[in-house]
Amino acid sequence: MMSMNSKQPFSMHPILHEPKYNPLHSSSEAIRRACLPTPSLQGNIFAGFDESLLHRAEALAAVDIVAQKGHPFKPDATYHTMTTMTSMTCTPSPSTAHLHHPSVLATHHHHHHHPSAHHQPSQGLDGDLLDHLTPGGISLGGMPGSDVCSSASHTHAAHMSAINHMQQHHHHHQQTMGMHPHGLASHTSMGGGGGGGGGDVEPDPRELESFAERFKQRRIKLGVTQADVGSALANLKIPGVGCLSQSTICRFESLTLSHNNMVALKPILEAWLEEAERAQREKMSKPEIFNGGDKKRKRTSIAAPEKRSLEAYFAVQPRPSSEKIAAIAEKLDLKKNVVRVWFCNQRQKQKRMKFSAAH
DNA sequence: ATGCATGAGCA
DNA sequence: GCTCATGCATA
Repeated sequence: MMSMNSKQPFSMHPILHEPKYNPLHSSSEAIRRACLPTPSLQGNIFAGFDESLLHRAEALAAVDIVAQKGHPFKPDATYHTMTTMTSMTCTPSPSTAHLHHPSVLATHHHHHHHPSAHHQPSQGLDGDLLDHLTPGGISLGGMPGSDVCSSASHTHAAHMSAINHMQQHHHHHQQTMGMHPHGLASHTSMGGGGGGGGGDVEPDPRELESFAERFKQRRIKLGVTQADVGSALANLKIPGVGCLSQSTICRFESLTLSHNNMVALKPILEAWLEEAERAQREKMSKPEIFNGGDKKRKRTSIAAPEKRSLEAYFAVQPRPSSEKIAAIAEKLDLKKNVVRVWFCNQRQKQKRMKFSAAH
């Protein structure tokens, strides 16, 4: 009883070595991905006047901060310890675990890429007006005071995950650039209505939503944590399915995954749920294993002022060029890669938000 | 619950 | 280099 906290279940399965696989990355973005405003010019947009834009964005951000923040400090913890990735266990806990195989869940795949973006806000105003505000007492500019970010390289290892591959490609790649909320998915349209239940593929947001809710409730009833679910998935032995992290389970329950991802994970979690409830009926043992720990990776923390600047830049250009990223990184005194990743994550976030907002 | 990060596959 | 799916580390 009791396992409401974090327990680290077992990690017994050796590694399922798979040769390779393909995670579903490329999934079907066609569905929702098409919503980019896509401005297509990325490299040069800024080229000429971008300085003003940058300054402007930064200034705007600065103004914002000045309003209430006075915190010149920015202890950035940019330190990445290299983790020794030697472990391959699949426990999602503090042990490094990564695992087995591949998989992708996507429904259809095809990437397309969008063209680029171009949207330049008209900024024909005075760029310098706001310019000076930036470096106020807040360390926004590249002023020192903050750390110098010296982190190093994060050599981390790898993680692969596993889920099953659903391979069903249909041929259709249309990428539309404007997203149309049409049936996401795919194909089989099953019955739609209310839940058909039987199906696996059901790209219906409403159904997913209710499933996620029911899932959480039943999971709690079983007394298992999100982390438990994640590692327990590996025990299901579903071809191609390995364990998942607490993060992913959490995101599934809170619907903070992409639609495709939700659709792909649903059948897996559904299978786990049934299995877990069945097992509980006949008393199952509880996993209580722990593992030793390795080195952990340090998470970079971007201070609020810098974050505000990044947001301002993002508003102007969500897809900055490499050069632009480097410039921004320099101004904010952050590592270029940190900035690049921030933009990537921001885009993912925004995409998600847009999608859910549309439904 | 989330922020920052890695990595596969593709353009 | 981007997108996507995921994860570790954290608040």
